[in-house]
Amino acid sequence: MSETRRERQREATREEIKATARRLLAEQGTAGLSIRAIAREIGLTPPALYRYFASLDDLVTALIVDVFTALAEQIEAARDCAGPQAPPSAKLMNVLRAYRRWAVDNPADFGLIYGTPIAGYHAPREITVPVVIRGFAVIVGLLEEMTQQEEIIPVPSMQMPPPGVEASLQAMIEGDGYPVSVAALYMGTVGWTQFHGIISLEVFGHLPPVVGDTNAFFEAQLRNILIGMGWKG
Amino acid sequence: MSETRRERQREATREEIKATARRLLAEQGTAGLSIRAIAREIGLTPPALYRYFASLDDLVTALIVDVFTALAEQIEAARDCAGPQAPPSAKLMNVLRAYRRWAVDNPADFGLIYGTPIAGYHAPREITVPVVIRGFAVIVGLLEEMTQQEEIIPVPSMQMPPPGVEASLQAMIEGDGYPVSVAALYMGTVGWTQFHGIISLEVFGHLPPVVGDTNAFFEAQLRNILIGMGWKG
DNA sequence: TGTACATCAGTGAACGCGCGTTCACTGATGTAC
DNA sequence: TGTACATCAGTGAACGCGCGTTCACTGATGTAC
Repeated sequence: MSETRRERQREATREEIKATARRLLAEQGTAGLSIRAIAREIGLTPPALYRYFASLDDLVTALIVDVFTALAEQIEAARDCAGPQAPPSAKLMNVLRAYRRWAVDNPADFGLIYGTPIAGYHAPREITVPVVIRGFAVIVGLLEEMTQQEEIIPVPSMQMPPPGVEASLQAMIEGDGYPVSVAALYMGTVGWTQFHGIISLEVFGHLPPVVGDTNAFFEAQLRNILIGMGWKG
Repeated sequence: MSETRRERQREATREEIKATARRLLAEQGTAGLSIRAIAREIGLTPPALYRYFASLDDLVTALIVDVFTALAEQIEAARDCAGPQAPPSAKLMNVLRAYRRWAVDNPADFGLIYGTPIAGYHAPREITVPVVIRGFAVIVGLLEEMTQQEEIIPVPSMQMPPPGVEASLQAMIEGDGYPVSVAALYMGTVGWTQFHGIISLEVFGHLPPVVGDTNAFFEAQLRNILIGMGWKG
């Protein structure tokens, strides 16, 4: 290949820019994320970064994709770490614990994807949606397996989402070619909102002063939420 | 009184500054919140604002207090709007609906208190805690009433928080002179995390594309969550 | 293998912008006798 | 009621800062013959 040397260098610099951006994000929050700060940190002049990203917004989009991908990888790793023949309930609990741990360990990354939207920035949906779904699909898939293996006997309210919601979930299944039942997708959505509440309150510092032992609180809710769906724990 | 005229004027300007700040916050997010922008909007020079707030951080703290107070007022109004002899369950559902509605209608205010922390700013706890508790106390109080009137027969997992959590809740009850049972406070905390998840995902725009009809979704979860605690709905 | 040319990473200066905060000041509003 | 004085809201200029983005450029890396 003729281009390897130059292209490899190019890719390496691109990665260095993103890594530096995430470090600055972690250290100083959204406000610390600037072309000039990144350039300064790397030892380049600011205009040089425009060889790699068309604008700051472009960089942010790339970061969001990276963050969702990293989260999805954590989730997939957690699903697989107990071995393929582990019961789906065990896999799911590992996945949810990994989700929380990742958020707590990477609060700035979590804030980037789930916190207050950055002023004036809106992520292009066509780029973010697929990468969001990757992690979510793991959770929904495990709920489906649990149902099939009768680890969950879904409670009636879970089998029957309200009509407006059911239509939207149905559309999602068809539109994105998502091979799951509406019931599993609904359970996944409900669980997502409940875990998100716990995790985001913990990450942003509101929960610890109330419950003290956040590990114990999380473990208790992990059981409660699954039981609420019909898990025969 | 000798000082009325001047003091009234002073108080009015203070309020105008805060109102303008909240308007800018709503229009442009956290980044739009600056001394100079507020001054420009009001028609004063920037240094004039230092007569009213010692610094930008001071202003932000005042805003946070105002926002929590406004939320608490909405909650109290919702509790009372069905009349004093309404069953506590009805009051609680009104309260939770009001909470959601307020958040959806005032996303910037919600983001200020529950979103990504502002870089470099940390709210002084001694100021914010009392005003946070005011709204939360209403919810816990209603759960307590529901239990006493046997509208809720708490499920076992709700009567028994994990040890580390129980100790923290107990300390809160004693430290802040909160006349409620640990069980009610635990139920309140669990419910808070679950509703917070739904509401924050809706406010920040992540939930609507998934569930479509967010009203229907919320109403369904309202019932699910209360039932999960042992409500005989 | 050597030379002419094209590509492109990175530079340095400059643009116009907004920010928080300080300081010495003016002039109106209130106070004391 | 009138005068001397104190208080204090608000001004205007200035401080030093960081920001995103543009532009014409240099010089190294790769390509074609």
